[in-house]
Amino acid sequence: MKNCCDHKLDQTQAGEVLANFGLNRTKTKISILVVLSHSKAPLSVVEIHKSLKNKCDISTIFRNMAQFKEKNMIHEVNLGEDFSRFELALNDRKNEAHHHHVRCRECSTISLIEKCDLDLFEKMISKLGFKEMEHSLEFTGICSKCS
Amino acid sequence: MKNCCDHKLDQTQAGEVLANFGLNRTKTKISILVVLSHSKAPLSVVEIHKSLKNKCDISTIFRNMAQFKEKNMIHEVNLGEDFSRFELALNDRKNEAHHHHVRCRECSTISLIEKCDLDLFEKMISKLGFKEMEHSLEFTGICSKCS
DNA sequence: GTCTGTGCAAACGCTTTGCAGCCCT
DNA sequence: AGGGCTGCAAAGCGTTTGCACAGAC
Repeated sequence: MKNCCDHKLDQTQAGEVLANFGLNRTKTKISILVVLSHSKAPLSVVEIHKSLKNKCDISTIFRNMAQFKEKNMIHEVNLGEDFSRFELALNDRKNEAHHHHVRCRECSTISLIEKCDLDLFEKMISKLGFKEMEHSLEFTGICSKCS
Repeated sequence: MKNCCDHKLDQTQAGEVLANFGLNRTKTKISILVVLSHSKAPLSVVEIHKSLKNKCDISTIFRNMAQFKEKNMIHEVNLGEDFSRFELALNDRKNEAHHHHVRCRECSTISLIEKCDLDLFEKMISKLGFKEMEHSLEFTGICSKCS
């Protein structure tokens, strides 16, 4: 199962990504990108903070996530927990990145699902060994009043 | 577009529902059920609290929502906001209740979508006048390790 | 009368913000 | 040099919890 980014970035590559998106190459931003690019599943801010061994303040991570999101470098993912998760979205231009997740309600293990078709979903998920499945399909958009 | 419950409950009916699910007929529980049954869209705890004009403490509402959820009387809905919404799920047995939502990212207006099929979804949503659609389809379940 | 439900107040976890100093360009 | 970035501390918000009292059965 592929990583959402496909590339495990090293520090130099992370710096180039930042430059491409018009952001400064700070230590914290580089470290966050490296951590995200090595994760197979979306990470919470707390998880990123732990990965960085308290080398930076958690509020800085929140601020950087806001900047990354603004630049569409990451996706914010909500998996029914009481916090957000984030994953890199660097492949969005190629339209290769659209996917969804399965999370275990017991242990919170998260698996990726690459195909976006309901029939395929059901087959793939049962292959993954998940039971007692529940799903939520929610939309946001700009309504006629607001556009 | 139908209400998720179909029945607007009065106080007596709400009391009967509570009895059916083995819960006490307290003023607060009855009021919450009446408010939820009259709403076309899922409500947050804060919205319910406002509807009740501070006649009860907000922590009591949280506690009651937990009980209702335990009894599967309500669904907790996450629409990408930083709080949960709740809707009645009294028709679940008839399997008539499965549906999803569209929320406007500007004004938070929420519309219901009754059919659960991705092709139908796209047609229905464009008919509703929504633009710049984004969707999330997320699954939870019990993974092979945990079951 | 017993058990459950409630209001109040405090605490919790995640997230945001103000400020002073530091680092990137 | 100048503006963005950071750590720290405090506050914000939604939510949970402890306690003493009131209400349901």
